[in-house]
Amino acid sequence: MLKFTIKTEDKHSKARLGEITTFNGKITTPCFVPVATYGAVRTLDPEELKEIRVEAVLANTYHLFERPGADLVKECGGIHKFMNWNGPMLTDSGGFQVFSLGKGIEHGVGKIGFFPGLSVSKIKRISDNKNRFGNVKVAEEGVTFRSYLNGKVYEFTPEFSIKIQEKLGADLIFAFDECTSPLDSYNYTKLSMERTHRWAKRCIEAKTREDQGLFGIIQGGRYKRLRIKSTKFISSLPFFGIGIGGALGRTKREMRNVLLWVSENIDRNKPAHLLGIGQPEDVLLGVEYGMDLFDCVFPTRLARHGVILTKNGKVNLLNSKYKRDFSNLAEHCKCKVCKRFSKAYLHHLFKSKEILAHRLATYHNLYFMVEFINEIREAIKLGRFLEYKRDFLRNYKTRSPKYDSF
RNA sequence: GAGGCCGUGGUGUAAUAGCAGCACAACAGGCUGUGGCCCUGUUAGCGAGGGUGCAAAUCCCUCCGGUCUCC
Repeated sequence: MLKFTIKTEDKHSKARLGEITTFNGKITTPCFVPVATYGAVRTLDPEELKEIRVEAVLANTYHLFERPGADLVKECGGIHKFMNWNGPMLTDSGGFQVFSLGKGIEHGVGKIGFFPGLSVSKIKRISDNKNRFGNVKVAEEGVTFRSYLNGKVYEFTPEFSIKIQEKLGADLIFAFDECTSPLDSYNYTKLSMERTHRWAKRCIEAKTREDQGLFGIIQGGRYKRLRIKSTKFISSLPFFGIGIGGALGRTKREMRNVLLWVSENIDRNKPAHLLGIGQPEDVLLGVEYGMDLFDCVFPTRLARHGVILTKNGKVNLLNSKYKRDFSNLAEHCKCKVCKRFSKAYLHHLFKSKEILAHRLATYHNLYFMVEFINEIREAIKLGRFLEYKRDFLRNYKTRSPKYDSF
Protein backbone atom coordinates (compact mmCIF):
# COMPACT_ATOMS: atom_id res chain seq x y z
CA MET A 1 0.00 0.00 0.00
CA LEU A 2 1.52 3.23 -1.24
CA LYS A 3 0.91 6.33 0.83
CA PHE A 4 2.35 9.54 2.23
CA THR A 5 1.54 10.67 5.76
CA ILE A 6 2.49 13.97 7.32
CA LYS A 7 3.32 13.55 11.01
CA THR A 8 4.44 16.95 12.25
CA GLU A 9 4.44 20.40 10.68
CA ASP A 10 6.78 23.18 11.79
CA LYS A 11 5.04 26.36 12.92
CA HIS A 12 7.77 28.76 11.81
CA SER A 13 8.61 27.35 8.39
CA LYS A 14 7.24 24.88 5.85
CA ALA A 15 9.39 22.07 7.27
CA ARG A 16 7.55 18.88 8.11
CA LEU A 17 8.04 15.31 9.27
CA GLY A 18 6.39 12.55 7.32
CA GLU A 19 6.48 9.00 6.13
CA ILE A 20 6.24 7.40 2.71
CA THR A 21 5.06 3.82 2.71
CA THR A 22 6.13 1.71 -0.25
CA PHE A 23 5.89 -1.98 -1.10
CA ASN A 24 9.51 -2.34 -0.05
CA GLY A 25 9.43 -0.47 3.23
CA LYS A 26 9.04 3.00 4.65
CA ILE A 27 10.93 6.22 4.11
CA THR A 28 10.93 8.74 6.95
CA THR A 29 10.93 12.28 5.63
CA PRO A 30 12.81 14.52 5.28
CA CYS A 31 15.18 11.97 3.80
CA PHE A 32 18.46 12.06 1.95
CA VAL A 33 18.62 9.44 -0.81
CA PRO A 34 22.08 8.46 -2.07
CA VAL A 35 22.50 7.85 -5.78
CA ALA A 36 23.16 4.37 -7.15
CA THR A 37 23.35 5.11 -10.87
CA TYR A 38 24.14 1.63 -12.12
CA GLY A 39 22.43 -0.16 -9.28
CA ALA A 40 25.26 0.43 -6.82
CA VAL A 41 26.20 3.22 -4.47
CA ARG A 42 29.77 3.49 -5.66
CA THR A 43 32.15 1.48 -3.47
CA LEU A 44 29.57 0.36 -0.89
CA ASP A 45 27.78 -2.95 -0.31
CA PRO A 46 23.99 -2.70 0.36
CA GLU A 47 24.71 -4.28 3.74
CA GLU A 48 26.87 -1.29 4.60
CA LEU A 49 24.08 1.05 3.50
CA LYS A 50 21.78 -0.72 5.94
CA GLU A 51 24.44 -0.40 8.63
CA ILE A 52 24.62 3.34 7.97
CA ARG A 53 20.79 3.35 8.10
CA VAL A 54 20.36 4.67 4.58
CA GLU A 55 16.63 4.30 3.94
CA ALA A 56 16.38 4.48 0.15
CA VAL A 57 18.56 4.72 -2.93
CA LEU A 58 18.01 6.22 -6.38
CA ALA A 59 19.11 4.45 -9.55
CA ASN A 60 19.27 5.92 -13.01
CA THR A 61 16.94 4.83 -15.78
CA TYR A 62 19.02 6.09 -18.67
CA HIS A 63 22.22 4.45 -17.44
CA LEU A 64 20.59 1.12 -16.57
CA PHE A 65 18.85 1.14 -19.92
CA GLU A 66 22.22 1.41 -21.64
CA ARG A 67 23.72 -1.33 -19.50
CA PRO A 68 22.81 -3.96 -18.56
CA GLY A 69 19.39 -3.19 -20.12
CA ALA A 70 15.93 -3.05 -18.58
CA ASP A 71 14.91 -6.48 -19.88
CA LEU A 72 17.84 -8.13 -18.14
CA VAL A 73 16.91 -6.46 -14.86
CA LYS A 74 13.30 -7.54 -15.30
CA GLU A 75 14.42 -11.08 -16.09
CA CYS A 76 16.22 -11.14 -12.75
CA GLY A 77 13.06 -10.04 -10.99
CA GLY A 78 13.60 -6.29 -10.78
CA ILE A 79 16.22 -3.88 -9.60
CA HIS A 80 15.79 -4.73 -5.91
CA LYS A 81 16.65 -8.36 -6.46
CA PHE A 82 19.32 -7.60 -9.02
CA MET A 83 21.33 -5.43 -6.64
CA ASN A 84 20.12 -7.20 -3.50
CA TRP A 85 18.66 -4.10 -1.90
CA ASN A 86 15.44 -4.79 -0.02
CA GLY A 87 14.52 -1.21 0.90
CA PRO A 88 12.67 1.49 -1.01
CA MET A 89 14.09 2.48 -4.38
CA LEU A 90 13.66 5.39 -6.75
CA THR A 91 14.54 5.72 -10.41
CA ASP A 92 15.15 8.94 -12.26
CA SER A 93 13.40 9.20 -15.65
CA GLY A 94 16.32 10.11 -17.89
CA GLY A 95 15.08 13.69 -18.10
CA PHE A 96 18.13 15.05 -16.34
CA GLN A 97 20.34 13.48 -19.01
CA VAL A 98 18.70 15.78 -21.55
CA PHE A 99 20.62 18.47 -19.74
CA SER A 100 23.65 16.70 -18.31
CA LEU A 101 24.55 15.00 -21.60
CA GLY A 102 23.50 17.99 -23.68
CA LYS A 103 23.82 21.62 -22.74
CA GLY A 104 25.54 20.76 -19.47
CA ILE A 105 28.51 19.33 -21.34
CA GLU A 106 28.37 21.79 -24.19
CA HIS A 107 28.42 24.87 -22.02
CA GLY A 108 30.19 23.53 -18.95
CA VAL A 109 27.40 24.40 -16.51
CA GLY A 110 25.81 22.64 -13.56
CA LYS A 111 22.16 22.73 -12.69
CA ILE A 112 22.84 25.69 -10.46
CA GLY A 113 24.80 27.74 -12.91
CA PHE A 114 27.55 29.70 -11.35
CA PHE A 115 30.83 30.93 -12.66
CA PRO A 116 33.33 31.82 -9.93
CA GLY A 117 34.57 35.32 -10.36
CA LEU A 118 31.71 36.38 -12.60
CA SER A 119 28.74 38.42 -11.52
CA VAL A 120 25.28 37.50 -12.68
CA SER A 121 25.28 40.43 -15.06
CA LYS A 122 28.43 39.16 -16.72
CA ILE A 123 27.19 35.64 -17.29
CA LYS A 124 26.43 35.51 -20.93
CA ARG A 125 23.24 33.93 -22.07
CA ILE A 126 24.01 30.78 -23.96
CA SER A 127 20.49 29.86 -24.76
CA ASP A 128 18.79 30.02 -28.07
CA ASN A 129 15.70 28.39 -29.43
CA LYS A 130 17.48 25.55 -31.10
CA ASN A 131 16.41 22.15 -29.86
CA ARG A 132 19.67 20.44 -30.59
CA PHE A 133 22.80 20.52 -28.50
CA GLY A 134 25.68 18.11 -28.29
CA ASN A 135 24.53 14.53 -28.48
CA VAL A 136 20.99 15.34 -27.44
CA LYS A 137 18.06 16.41 -29.58
CA VAL A 138 14.71 17.43 -28.12
CA ALA A 139 11.46 17.26 -30.08
CA GLU A 140 7.77 17.20 -29.22
CA GLU A 141 7.63 13.43 -29.32
CA GLY A 142 10.67 12.88 -27.12
CA VAL A 143 14.43 13.09 -26.92
CA THR A 144 17.13 11.33 -28.92
CA PHE A 145 20.41 10.58 -27.25
CA ARG A 146 23.59 9.57 -28.97
CA SER A 147 25.15 7.05 -26.61
CA TYR A 148 28.52 7.91 -25.18
CA LEU A 149 29.19 4.19 -24.86
CA ASN A 150 28.79 3.08 -28.46
CA GLY A 151 27.48 5.98 -30.52
CA LYS A 152 24.05 4.42 -31.01
CA VAL A 153 21.04 6.73 -31.06
CA TYR A 154 18.23 6.05 -28.61
CA GLU A 155 14.86 7.75 -28.51
CA PHE A 156 13.37 8.42 -25.11
CA THR A 157 9.70 9.33 -25.08
CA PRO A 158 7.55 9.72 -21.95
CA GLU A 159 5.95 6.35 -22.71
CA PHE A 160 9.33 4.69 -23.22
CA SER A 161 10.78 6.09 -19.97
CA ILE A 162 7.79 4.81 -17.99
CA LYS A 163 8.05 1.43 -19.68
CA ILE A 164 11.73 1.15 -18.74
CA GLN A 165 11.02 2.25 -15.18
CA GLU A 166 8.25 -0.34 -14.88
CA LYS A 167 10.66 -3.02 -16.01
CA LEU A 168 13.27 -1.85 -13.51
CA GLY A 169 10.59 -1.88 -10.81
CA ALA A 170 11.58 0.86 -8.35
CA ASP A 171 9.00 1.95 -5.77
CA LEU A 172 9.00 5.60 -6.71
CA ILE A 173 9.46 6.63 -10.32
CA PHE A 174 9.63 9.95 -12.15
CA ALA A 175 7.88 11.47 -15.14
CA PHE A 176 10.05 12.13 -18.17
CA ASP A 177 10.95 15.82 -18.36
CA GLU A 178 13.43 18.17 -19.92
CA CYS A 179 15.81 19.66 -17.40
CA THR A 180 16.73 23.05 -18.85
CA SER A 181 19.97 24.97 -18.35
CA PRO A 182 20.30 27.79 -15.80
CA LEU A 183 21.36 29.96 -18.71
CA ASP A 184 18.37 29.24 -20.92
CA SER A 185 16.27 32.21 -21.96
CA TYR A 186 12.73 32.84 -20.74
CA ASN A 187 11.37 31.90 -24.14
CA TYR A 188 13.19 28.61 -24.40
CA THR A 189 12.41 27.69 -20.80
CA LYS A 190 8.71 28.43 -21.38
CA LEU A 191 8.58 26.37 -24.55
CA SER A 192 10.38 23.51 -22.83
CA MET A 193 8.20 23.69 -19.72
CA GLU A 194 5.00 23.50 -21.73
CA ARG A 195 6.36 20.45 -23.53
CA THR A 196 7.32 18.89 -20.20
CA HIS A 197 3.73 19.45 -19.06
CA ARG A 198 2.38 17.59 -22.08
CA TRP A 199 4.87 14.82 -21.37
CA ALA A 200 3.66 14.70 -17.74
CA LYS A 201 0.14 13.82 -18.89
CA ARG A 202 1.50 11.21 -21.30
CA CYS A 203 3.46 9.62 -18.42
CA ILE A 204 0.33 9.30 -16.32
CA GLU A 205 -1.49 7.65 -19.23
CA ALA A 206 1.42 5.32 -19.95
CA LYS A 207 1.68 4.06 -16.39
CA THR A 208 0.30 0.56 -15.80
CA ARG A 209 1.77 -0.71 -12.50
CA GLU A 210 -0.14 0.06 -9.33
CA ASP A 211 2.72 -0.64 -6.94
CA GLN A 212 4.84 2.27 -8.11
CA GLY A 213 4.39 5.90 -7.07
CA LEU A 214 4.84 8.34 -9.95
CA PHE A 215 6.29 11.80 -9.35
CA GLY A 216 5.56 14.66 -11.73
CA ILE A 217 8.32 17.21 -12.22
CA ILE A 218 8.03 20.98 -11.94
CA GLN A 219 10.18 22.96 -14.37
CA GLY A 220 10.25 26.64 -15.28
CA GLY A 221 13.87 27.47 -14.58
CA ARG A 222 14.58 30.58 -12.56
CA TYR A 223 11.57 32.48 -13.92
CA LYS A 224 8.86 33.31 -11.40
CA ARG A 225 5.85 33.18 -13.73
CA LEU A 226 6.97 29.87 -15.20
CA ARG A 227 7.76 28.25 -11.87
CA ILE A 228 4.41 29.20 -10.42
CA LYS A 229 2.58 28.05 -13.53
CA SER A 230 4.44 24.74 -13.55
CA THR A 231 3.91 24.19 -9.84
CA LYS A 232 0.16 24.69 -10.17
CA PHE A 233 -0.08 22.54 -13.27
CA ILE A 234 1.89 19.59 -11.91
CA SER A 235 0.02 19.86 -8.61
CA SER A 236 -3.27 19.55 -10.47
CA LEU A 237 -2.42 16.19 -12.01
CA PRO A 238 -2.95 12.86 -10.20
CA PHE A 239 0.69 12.21 -9.35
CA PHE A 240 1.70 10.39 -6.18
CA GLY A 241 4.46 12.91 -5.53
CA ILE A 242 6.05 16.00 -7.00
CA GLY A 243 9.65 16.56 -8.02
CA ILE A 244 11.21 19.98 -8.26
CA GLY A 245 13.60 19.78 -11.14
CA GLY A 246 15.78 21.62 -13.41
CA ALA A 247 17.57 24.81 -13.57
CA LEU A 248 17.31 26.13 -10.05
CA GLY A 249 18.93 29.45 -10.81
CA ARG A 250 22.32 30.92 -11.44
CA THR A 251 23.07 31.67 -7.81
CA LYS A 252 21.92 30.44 -4.45
CA ARG A 253 19.78 33.52 -4.11
CA GLU A 254 17.91 32.57 -7.25
CA MET A 255 17.57 29.01 -5.99
CA ARG A 256 16.01 30.28 -2.81
CA ASN A 257 13.48 32.27 -4.83
CA VAL A 258 12.59 29.20 -6.87
CA LEU A 259 11.96 27.24 -3.67
CA LEU A 260 9.84 30.08 -2.29
CA TRP A 261 7.62 30.30 -5.39
CA VAL A 262 7.23 26.52 -5.54
CA SER A 263 6.47 26.16 -1.84
CA GLU A 264 3.66 28.73 -2.02
CA ASN A 265 1.85 26.97 -4.86
CA ILE A 266 2.56 23.25 -4.51
CA ASP A 267 0.06 20.62 -3.37
CA ARG A 268 1.30 20.19 0.20
CA ASN A 269 -0.40 16.82 0.66
CA LYS A 270 2.07 15.14 -1.65
CA PRO A 271 5.69 14.32 -0.95
CA ALA A 272 8.05 16.83 -2.58
CA HIS A 273 11.40 15.72 -3.96
CA LEU A 274 14.06 18.35 -4.61
CA LEU A 275 15.90 16.67 -7.44
CA GLY A 276 19.68 16.50 -7.44
CA ILE A 277 20.19 18.65 -4.39
CA GLY A 278 22.33 17.57 -1.55
CA GLN A 279 24.90 19.98 -0.17
CA PRO A 280 24.10 20.26 3.54
CA GLU A 281 23.33 23.99 3.39
CA ASP A 282 20.98 23.37 0.45
CA VAL A 283 19.19 20.52 2.18
CA LEU A 284 18.46 22.87 5.07
CA LEU A 285 17.06 25.42 2.67
CA GLY A 286 14.94 22.76 0.99
CA VAL A 287 13.55 21.47 4.26
CA GLU A 288 12.68 25.02 5.26
CA TYR A 289 10.57 25.31 2.11
CA GLY A 290 8.79 22.00 2.60
CA MET A 291 10.94 19.56 0.66
CA ASP A 292 10.70 15.93 1.82
CA LEU A 293 13.18 14.05 -0.34
CA PHE A 294 16.66 14.86 -1.60
CA ASP A 295 18.91 12.84 -3.84
CA CYS A 296 22.42 13.86 -4.67
CA VAL A 297 25.77 12.52 -5.79
CA PHE A 298 27.53 15.21 -3.82
CA PRO A 299 28.48 13.33 -0.63
CA THR A 300 29.59 10.21 -2.50
CA ARG A 301 31.41 11.98 -5.31
CA LEU A 302 33.12 14.33 -2.92
CA ALA A 303 34.25 11.33 -0.89
CA ARG A 304 35.93 9.76 -3.88
CA HIS A 305 37.67 13.05 -4.52
CA GLY A 306 39.17 13.11 -1.05
CA VAL A 307 36.77 15.44 0.74
CA ILE A 308 34.82 14.50 3.84
CA LEU A 309 31.91 16.34 5.39
CA THR A 310 32.08 17.44 9.01
CA LYS A 311 30.07 19.76 11.22
CA ASN A 312 32.72 22.39 10.64
CA GLY A 313 32.52 22.14 6.89
CA LYS A 314 34.31 20.24 4.18
CA VAL A 315 37.71 18.75 4.93
CA ASN A 316 40.02 18.08 2.01
CA LEU A 317 42.07 15.10 3.12
CA LEU A 318 44.53 15.62 0.28
CA ASN A 319 45.84 18.76 1.97
CA SER A 320 49.41 18.34 3.13
CA LYS A 321 48.52 19.58 6.62
CA TYR A 322 46.95 16.18 7.29
CA LYS A 323 50.11 14.26 6.46
CA ARG A 324 51.01 13.89 10.13
CA ASP A 325 47.59 14.46 11.64
CA PHE A 326 46.98 11.25 13.54
CA SER A 327 43.72 12.43 15.07
CA ASN A 328 40.46 10.71 14.23
CA LEU A 329 38.94 11.43 10.86
CA ALA A 330 36.09 13.67 12.01
CA GLU A 331 36.07 14.92 15.55
CA HIS A 332 32.54 14.24 16.75
CA CYS A 333 31.53 11.53 14.31
CA LYS A 334 30.56 8.15 15.71
CA CYS A 335 30.90 6.20 12.47
CA LYS A 336 33.16 3.19 12.42
CA VAL A 337 35.56 4.83 10.00
CA CYS A 338 36.12 7.82 12.24
CA LYS A 339 36.51 5.63 15.30
CA ARG A 340 39.17 3.47 13.66
CA PHE A 341 41.17 5.61 11.23
CA SER A 342 43.17 8.83 11.32
CA LYS A 343 43.30 11.76 8.93
CA ALA A 344 46.95 10.93 8.24
CA TYR A 345 46.04 7.40 7.17
CA LEU A 346 43.31 8.53 4.81
CA HIS A 347 45.58 11.28 3.48
CA HIS A 348 48.09 8.56 2.68
CA LEU A 349 45.45 6.29 1.10
CA PHE A 350 44.21 9.10 -1.15
CA LYS A 351 47.74 10.08 -2.14
CA SER A 352 48.44 6.45 -2.97
CA LYS A 353 45.17 6.20 -4.85
CA GLU A 354 44.04 3.22 -2.81
CA ILE A 355 40.45 2.12 -3.42
CA LEU A 356 39.99 1.75 0.33
CA ALA A 357 40.22 5.53 0.62
CA HIS A 358 37.12 5.87 -1.56
CA ARG A 359 35.23 3.28 0.44
CA LEU A 360 36.04 4.73 3.84
CA ALA A 361 35.31 8.32 2.85
CA THR A 362 32.05 7.34 1.15
CA TYR A 363 30.99 5.41 4.24
CA HIS A 364 31.69 8.41 6.43
CA ASN A 365 30.00 10.98 4.20
CA LEU A 366 26.80 8.96 3.95
CA TYR A 367 26.87 8.40 7.70
CA PHE A 368 27.27 12.14 8.11
CA MET A 369 24.25 12.83 5.88
CA VAL A 370 22.10 10.31 7.75
CA GLU A 371 23.04 11.83 11.11
CA PHE A 372 22.47 15.30 9.70
CA ILE A 373 18.97 14.37 8.51
CA ASN A 374 18.25 12.73 11.85
CA GLU A 375 19.11 15.96 13.61
CA ILE A 376 16.87 17.91 11.25
CA ARG A 377 13.99 15.52 11.99
CA GLU A 378 14.57 15.82 15.71
CA ALA A 379 14.62 19.60 15.46
CA ILE A 380 11.33 19.65 13.53
CA LYS A 381 9.80 17.36 16.12
CA LEU A 382 10.86 19.79 18.85
CA GLY A 383 9.64 22.79 16.89
CA ARG A 384 13.18 24.11 16.69
CA PHE A 385 14.04 23.69 13.02
CA LEU A 386 15.04 27.28 12.30
CA GLU A 387 17.22 27.40 15.41
CA TYR A 388 18.89 24.18 14.32
CA LYS A 389 19.47 25.58 10.85
CA ARG A 390 21.00 28.76 12.26
CA ASP A 391 23.30 26.84 14.60
CA PHE A 392 24.35 24.39 11.92
CA LEU A 393 25.27 27.12 9.45
CA ARG A 394 27.21 28.97 12.14
CA ASN A 395 29.54 25.99 12.47
CA TYR A 396 29.47 24.72 8.92
CA LYS A 397 32.08 26.89 7.28
CA THR A 398 32.42 27.06 3.55
CA ARG A 399 34.63 29.27 1.48
CA SER A 400 32.65 28.45 -1.60
CA PRO A 401 31.78 31.60 -3.54
CA LYS A 402 28.42 29.96 -4.29
CA TYR A 403 27.46 30.32 -0.67
CA ASP A 404 26.70 33.95 -1.12
CA SER A 405 23.27 34.95 -0.17
CA PHE A 406 21.21 33.13 2.37
C1' G B 1 95.94 7.86 -18.81
C1' A B 2 93.58 9.03 -24.04
C1' G B 3 89.22 9.93 -26.73
C1' G B 4 83.74 10.22 -27.83
C1' C B 5 78.82 11.52 -26.17
C1' C B 6 75.74 14.05 -22.60
C1' G B 7 74.33 17.73 -18.34
C1' U B 8 67.22 22.29 -19.10
C1' G B 9 61.89 22.91 -12.64
C1' G B 10 61.39 17.23 -7.97
C1' U B 11 61.11 13.52 -12.48
C1' G B 12 60.85 12.88 -17.91
C1' U B 13 61.47 16.00 -21.98
C1' A B 14 60.99 20.45 -26.08
C1' A B 15 63.30 24.69 -28.00
C1' U B 16 70.34 24.32 -32.18
C1' A B 17 71.65 31.94 -31.61
C1' G B 18 65.98 35.57 -31.11
C1' C B 19 59.85 35.84 -25.42
C1' A B 20 62.86 28.77 -21.90
C1' G B 21 57.48 25.46 -23.49
C1' C B 22 54.98 20.63 -22.32
C1' A B 23 53.66 16.29 -19.25
C1' C B 24 53.72 14.10 -14.57
C1' A B 25 54.75 15.20 -9.39
C1' A B 26 54.07 19.00 -5.50
C1' C B 27 50.76 22.96 -3.41
C1' A B 28 45.73 24.98 -3.27
C1' G B 29 40.45 25.73 -5.11
C1' G B 30 36.07 23.67 -7.63
C1' C B 31 32.57 19.34 -8.24
C1' U B 32 24.56 19.34 -6.50
C1' G B 33 18.43 13.77 -10.76
C1' U B 34 27.49 10.20 -10.80
C1' G B 35 32.92 8.06 -15.23
C1' G B 36 36.81 6.46 -9.93
C1' C B 37 37.15 11.33 -13.90
C1' C B 38 37.67 16.15 -14.93
C1' C B 39 38.35 21.53 -14.55
C1' U B 40 41.03 26.06 -12.55
C1' G B 41 44.99 28.40 -10.37
C1' U B 42 50.11 28.38 -7.93
C1' U B 43 55.19 26.98 -6.99
C1' A B 44 59.48 25.38 -9.39
C1' G B 45 64.57 25.05 -14.35
C1' C B 46 69.31 26.19 -18.55
C1' G B 47 75.66 21.91 -13.64
C1' A B 48 79.68 26.11 -12.12
C1' G B 49 82.85 29.98 -13.92
C1' G B 50 84.77 32.77 -17.97
C1' G B 51 84.80 34.28 -23.39
C1' U B 52 82.56 35.75 -28.45
C1' G B 53 77.88 38.10 -30.35
C1' C B 54 73.06 43.44 -30.62
C1' A B 55 71.39 38.82 -28.61
C1' A B 56 73.85 32.38 -25.72
C1' A B 57 70.19 26.71 -22.99
C1' U B 58 72.27 26.87 -28.07
C1' C B 59 79.09 28.76 -30.36
C1' C B 60 84.34 28.67 -27.75
C1' C B 61 87.52 27.70 -23.16
C1' U B 62 88.27 25.82 -18.06
C1' C B 63 86.33 23.10 -14.14
C1' C B 64 82.69 19.72 -12.00
C1' G B 65 79.38 15.50 -12.76
C1' G B 66 77.45 11.29 -15.66
C1' U B 67 78.24 7.64 -19.42
C1' C B 68 80.69 4.72 -23.20
C1' U B 69 85.13 3.04 -25.95
C1' C B 70 90.38 2.15 -26.08
C1' C B 71 95.22 1.43 -23.47
